[in-house]
Amino acid sequence: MKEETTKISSKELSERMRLTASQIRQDLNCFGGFGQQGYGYNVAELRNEIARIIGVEKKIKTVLIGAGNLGKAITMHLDFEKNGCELIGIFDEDDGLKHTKISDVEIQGMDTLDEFCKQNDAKLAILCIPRDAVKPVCERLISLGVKSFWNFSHFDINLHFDGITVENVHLGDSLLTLAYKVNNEVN
Amino acid sequence: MKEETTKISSKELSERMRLTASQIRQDLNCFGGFGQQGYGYNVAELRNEIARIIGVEKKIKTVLIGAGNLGKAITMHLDFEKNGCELIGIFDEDDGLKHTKISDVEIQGMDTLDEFCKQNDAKLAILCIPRDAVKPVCERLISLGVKSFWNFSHFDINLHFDGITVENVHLGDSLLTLAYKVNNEVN
DNA sequence: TAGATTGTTAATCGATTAACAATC
DNA sequence: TAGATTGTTAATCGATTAACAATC
Repeated sequence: MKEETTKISSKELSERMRLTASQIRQDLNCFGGFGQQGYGYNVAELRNEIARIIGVEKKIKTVLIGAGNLGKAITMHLDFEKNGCELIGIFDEDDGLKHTKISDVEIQGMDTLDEFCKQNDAKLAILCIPRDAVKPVCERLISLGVKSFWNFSHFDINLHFDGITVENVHLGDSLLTLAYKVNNEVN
Repeated sequence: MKEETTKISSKELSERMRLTASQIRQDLNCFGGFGQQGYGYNVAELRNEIARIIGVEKKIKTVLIGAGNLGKAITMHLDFEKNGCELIGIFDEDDGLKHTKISDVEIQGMDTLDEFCKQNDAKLAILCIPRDAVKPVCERLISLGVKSFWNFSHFDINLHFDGITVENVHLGDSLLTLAYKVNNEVN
């Protein structure tokens, strides 16, 4: 085992992440003293601690709504387990897709959504559906006990109450940011 | 015409955006005095000014590499023009896709990439390709005069030089953030 | 004119950086 | 022990907020 891979200093980390070493040490210390003076941080241990802080081992029960190109791309290319989730069901209103599979998960019709979510205690929903569908689907899911939404539609979910957690993803904003940087020579 | 739709105050904006009115006014003033005392901001004018600041009318010549599910989803659901870009070509190494179309843009093989980029002066590339393909494709594109990258692969492009601009999109990070919030009751 | 709301300065707050004693 | 590097405090910096004069 190479020693270089087992430990890392705040200085090394700071260079890789383009931050200062101070910031690395201070931020990590908000959660605990994971390092050792004169040595640095044990990489494996640090990884584990961060995973524990995020709660990545919890595996949140997740359903995906909308098996279009984006839904397929996410299902196929994203490692749910590594990101603290477990994909337990995929739903699409197009009944032509019923019983076909994406990465071993069978696509169901919207008619079985309610029963499935209640029976399997789904807690997170990934929304890959058109903007007009978001509001009704979202309300329906909340009534079924779903508490969090990863929303890819162009319609912002603005629910700041209860234990509801939302992550609105606007890919257009990301492209617009890039366009701004290109046009204004920001690097 | 309803007056409500033609003007907006920093207070109204702040409520919609969940910021303070002070912040709205101060931030806008970094770029110019777009408002009028006692009145507020003219919505259309403010929109135009912000579009001008971003440079959205420039329409950066854009090619998309990788016509898989993600590439298709982006091509079909994103309004390039509204985000300062113009999609001029799509490329995929699978020659079986050659001459098929996504949203009126024909898919080309990787063999025509070099000539096409040079002839059409492509400046931005959207990368919807596997992580191992990123480095070589990126280097190739740079040699062709492409200056900016919207990178969806799981491989970070770290090019901090010249006039190269990169926006690395890590959808996994977004999901992980959501998982953290869910597990730690952050709202 | 009176009311509203900006542009802008001053005060506050928090985040980043620097410094260093603790200690492995 | 000497060297390295953390944890942590103090200093600096920048961003946010508050306040108010300017003015439509």
